Amino acid sequence: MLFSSELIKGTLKTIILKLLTENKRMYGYEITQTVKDLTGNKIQLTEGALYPTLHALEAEGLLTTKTEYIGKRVRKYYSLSKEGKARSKEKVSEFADFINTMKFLLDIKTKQA
Amino acid sequence: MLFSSELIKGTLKTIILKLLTENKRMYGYEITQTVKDLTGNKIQLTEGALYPTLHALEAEGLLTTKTEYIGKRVRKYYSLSKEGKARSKEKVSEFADFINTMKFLLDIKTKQA
DNA sequence: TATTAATACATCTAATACTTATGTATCTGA
DNA sequence: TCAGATACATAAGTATTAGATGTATTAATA
Repeated sequence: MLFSSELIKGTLKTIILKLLTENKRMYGYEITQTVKDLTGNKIQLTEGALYPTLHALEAEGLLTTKTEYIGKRVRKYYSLSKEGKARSKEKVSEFADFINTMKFLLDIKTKQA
Repeated sequence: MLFSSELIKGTLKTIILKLLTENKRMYGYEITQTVKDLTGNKIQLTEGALYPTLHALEAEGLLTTKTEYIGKRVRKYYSLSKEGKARSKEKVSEFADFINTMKFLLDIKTKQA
């Protein structure tokens, strides 16, 4: 990842949940590519981080899965469960709050969307 | 810490360096209190995290120390070295960039300072 | 048509950072 | 006088992630 990797720690779950809020269903590889594209290559999720996290979110009951075959190749789609949707909102909201706190603390001006 | 602790991971060095940019010299306990005050108790640094980090920054040559006695009580003041000043700017700038990237990715609107 | 790159899943080891717990000692205010 | 605040610090355990490695299919290209 282009950002010093420490920074991204703790944000992976939030990123995944948010993407699934907007996309109904996605598979692992698609998530890595989407994040890469949306961030101009600044965040490149590694598989070693992604798959264990997806499995963990599934185990927590936040994601449901559906495996499909594209030809002979397996593709595992992830979707938000009801709890996942709720949690996604919480996580994004918490992160927004965190950003505001850190901006104040570090006296940072950011571009407004 | 009030924020789910994952979020704060990776930001501790940046916070310390930034505070020392603005305060010339601070001691450990003072740093915890300042962060607590500035964030309205939302970020409470633990000593178990703080002291090892301060020692690490010193070992990296980013901080210099001066021990003083207030009565019989030891107080260890930390200041930025020349390299520390440079690194502080880098770290804050990197974090600002990270915030912008995450804001875009998570579609977050923040308050402008 | 052979080979490389991309797609797509996954696990494991090692490194790192942090939490929690523990320890020592001094000072202040009720 | 004694609890709470000030002030330092270490150690054990947990959790997260990077990086390496592995398998297999499909598409592009030389």
